[in-house]
Amino acid sequence: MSKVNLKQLAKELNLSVSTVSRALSNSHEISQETKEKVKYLAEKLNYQPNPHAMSLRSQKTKTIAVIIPELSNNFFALAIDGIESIMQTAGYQLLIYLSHEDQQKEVSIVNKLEGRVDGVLICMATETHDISHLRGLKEKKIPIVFFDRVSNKLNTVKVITNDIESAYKATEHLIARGAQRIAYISLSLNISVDQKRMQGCLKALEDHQYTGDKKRVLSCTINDEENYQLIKKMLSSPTRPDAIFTCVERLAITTYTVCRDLRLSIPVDVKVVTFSNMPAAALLSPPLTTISQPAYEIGKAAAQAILDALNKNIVELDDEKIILPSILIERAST
Amino acid sequence: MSKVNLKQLAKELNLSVSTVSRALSNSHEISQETKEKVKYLAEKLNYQPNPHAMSLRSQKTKTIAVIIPELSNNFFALAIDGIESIMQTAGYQLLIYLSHEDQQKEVSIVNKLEGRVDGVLICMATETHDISHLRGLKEKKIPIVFFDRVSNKLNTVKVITNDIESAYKATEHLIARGAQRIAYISLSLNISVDQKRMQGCLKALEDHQYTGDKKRVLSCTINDEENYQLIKKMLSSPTRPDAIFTCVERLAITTYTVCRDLRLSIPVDVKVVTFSNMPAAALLSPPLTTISQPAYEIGKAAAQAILDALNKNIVELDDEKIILPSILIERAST
DNA sequence: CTGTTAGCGCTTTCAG
DNA sequence: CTGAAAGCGCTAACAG
Repeated sequence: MSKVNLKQLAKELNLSVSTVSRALSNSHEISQETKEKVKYLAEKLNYQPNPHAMSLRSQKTKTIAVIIPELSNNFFALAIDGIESIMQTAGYQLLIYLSHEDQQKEVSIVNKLEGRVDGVLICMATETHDISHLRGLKEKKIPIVFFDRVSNKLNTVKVITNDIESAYKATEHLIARGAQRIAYISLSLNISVDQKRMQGCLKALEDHQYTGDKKRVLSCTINDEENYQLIKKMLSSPTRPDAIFTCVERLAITTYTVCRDLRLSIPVDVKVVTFSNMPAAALLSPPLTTISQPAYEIGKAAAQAILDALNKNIVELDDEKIILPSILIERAST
Repeated sequence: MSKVNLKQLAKELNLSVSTVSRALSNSHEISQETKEKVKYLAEKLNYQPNPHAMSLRSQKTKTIAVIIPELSNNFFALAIDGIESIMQTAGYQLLIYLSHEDQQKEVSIVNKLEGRVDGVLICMATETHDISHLRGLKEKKIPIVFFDRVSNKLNTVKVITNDIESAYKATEHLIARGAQRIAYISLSLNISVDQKRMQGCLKALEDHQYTGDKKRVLSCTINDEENYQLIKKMLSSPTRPDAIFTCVERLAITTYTVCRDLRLSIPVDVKVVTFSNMPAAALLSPPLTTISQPAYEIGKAAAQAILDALNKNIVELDDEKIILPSILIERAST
């Protein structure tokens, strides 16, 4: 059973190709009778329109690109779940690209997108400074929506969480638990969310008169091994912090590992709080207080935004921030 | 800067479209000089061939479909990472589809694939019994490779792990730890991996004379709430098992939750072992002994298999099993 | 209401 | 070595 196309349907029905095409797209200038005959046969022969021919003709691909730094992080997995739930309903395909936190890769991915997708959802790579590749997309009239990690250099829809506030609250949580010296561990201050989280954290510290060595920032990288050493060094010092706020889950896990290796107990010696969407966070030893982002909803919101743009045929999206709240989940230690 | 195509290049160079096309595809019947001129201009104008036109013409899409049940499970995230690493290099795009463990959805996804992709990588949904949709793909000459969850009803390449052996060893691990009554918790015996894991577990029990109420099987579903009740009921009984082998991570987490709610301690009252690829498993309270699958390598192997088929233009893949070993990770309880 | 025709951007015979 | 022309499957302008 080779692929059935319009021509074959037309021959079978003694109609022209265009009539069949119109009948299937429910054109009002086709008789009810013909429509039914055509649709019946199409159904019977399991006719599936050739997506490439359609794209070539209509310049619409019914495909969306999703560009993320990595996949083995529950935040992104959940976000894609959310995106998929919207796109599946709308009949769009999802092309997934991983930048592996590499600007070079991100650029080459983006440059191959034209003609392939109708819109782009992106969470920028840590490394990305220059955004001219994204500007290029806008010039090519491909709508683009940022989520989580955004750039203010480009005016478009951005779906984010209330990171400053959440970080502020989480820091107050550490203070309330009696922390004396608090350290914020950053992944890369090139990331918008990292900046905001740090901002919220430091603001809380200042408001509570945590200054000097009561307030500290450790800059980590995307290299886990290096981070381990950095954190170990900090926690080996006699004036080590007794509370740590990590920007991302991965750094929290590294921190846990360091504490275990140094035989420091959590949360007695060190209190830890982090942004995280790990499914098993509740089972951690001891339970980790987390700021949980609504990843699924973020994905849905971003998908909906791009869909709206496509439906209304708006190529140039307004600069708009959709802010969804994160939730602080405190877990009593056993 | 609107999209530049062959026609424009040809005009600019005073050549015909076909010459330009041939020059770019390095045809041997084009002079070196012309080739260079063409390539230079193409580079300069950042010419990107229209993928849909190419697909329409050549019937090759340079795109692979990946169909998985869900994404928020580290196994699949890692597998896709592996697939992507191979496909990125080979210049293939990845179309991701989620079946949400629903046969209906899987079928409708598969039916829309013809003409859209060159090959399919699939991990079947729990629910899927009937595989005629996959047979259909084979008839349409689209190569298909199974990974993790496979069907023996279709002859093709299958990338799996040594589940029977791993489960056997993990069960012996429980026995060595002094377990008296061991229960295997299954997700769905319709899944190939579940069957094998159970088989390995039960074989070990038999070999060690665990019979009668020393050996038990609990059948769970994809509904977490329901599973919670089923496990709770089992663990509330006076003759409750003191060791549990769960088929998948999610059931292990549910088991942990039940134990916490019933105030049973792990691993004193109940020993737990599971297949899992959770990144933070080492930090669980208490540490969980896991059988870790080489998810990334599975993805790579599956991707490589489909790529080989496409390169050699083999449409009908031989029935072949690629078996990668899982690793039992024992963790001392603190 | 239906058919004819052109063309989306590309590759690939077939002719020079 | 290069060009002209056909056609992949589809939609849409134009013509009846």
